[in-house]
Amino acid sequence: MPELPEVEITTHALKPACEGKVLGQLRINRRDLRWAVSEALPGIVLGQRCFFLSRRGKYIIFHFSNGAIIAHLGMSGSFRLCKEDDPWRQHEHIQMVFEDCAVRLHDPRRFGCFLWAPVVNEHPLIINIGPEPLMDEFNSEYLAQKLEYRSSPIKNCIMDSKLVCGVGNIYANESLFQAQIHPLLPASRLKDEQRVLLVQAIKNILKSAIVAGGCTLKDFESANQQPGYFQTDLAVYGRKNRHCYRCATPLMHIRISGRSTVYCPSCQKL
DNA sequence: ATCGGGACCTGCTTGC
DNA sequence: TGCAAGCAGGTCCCGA
Repeated sequence: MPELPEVEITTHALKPACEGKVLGQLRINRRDLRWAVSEALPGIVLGQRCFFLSRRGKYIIFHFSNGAIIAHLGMSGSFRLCKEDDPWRQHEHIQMVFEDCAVRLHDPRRFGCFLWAPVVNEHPLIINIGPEPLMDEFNSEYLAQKLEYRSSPIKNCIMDSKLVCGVGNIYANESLFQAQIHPLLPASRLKDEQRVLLVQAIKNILKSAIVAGGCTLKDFESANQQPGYFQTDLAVYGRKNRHCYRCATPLMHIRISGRSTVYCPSCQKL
């Protein structure tokens, strides 16, 4: 479910409930997420004030005076704002109570994480992440330098979080379609103008998705239970065998490194 | 250094 | 209708 736009929207929705508030309760129903939630966490963070929230790639970071909680939603995670004593839904594993508001982590597949880091920027999950796609440092010159010797398909490269963070399968498919680049094209073979188009496409698609409130695939809704509308704007993802909006050719579906890939064989030539 | 595949999980859809 | 197989938005880790 969650890619960068969904994580951005979730972070934004959680801010009023958390920022400037003291964490009064931390209830952990299940520790066995992708990595075990530390038993020591309540002792470290209870009674601390959360100064602000930020996003890095697809990680949501709750900053406290003595460190930070790093949360990831994996494939199926979401946060929900509610009251402390609301009935528990299935797969709600963690609850933080900030003064008047509760924040619950819901994650059926448990691919997400909820970790403590004394210094966020030194944490192994954060330290090697590539540039944010919406920042100026992610540009065609940077891409040229990173792709020069890479033979793998361009789609794999733009989904590599060490190269650029936050671009997942849906938005990789969409960006390549918008830039009219075949997903299997070896990364080192992109021409200068293709790299320019690709960087523009990634930025455009992500910005549009944030404005639209993210993608409502399966069950995505933001922490305020608002659904997203970007899925109605998807040009290729989830549209295999349907007609290309640009040229009406039926869209092709292939699998690249195990990930579902949809493209237009006419607009995106190898 | 780079690459592809396996692994981690549950729930929904598809096909027999 | 029932069951099993296949598939899903992520990404770390391993061996090659």
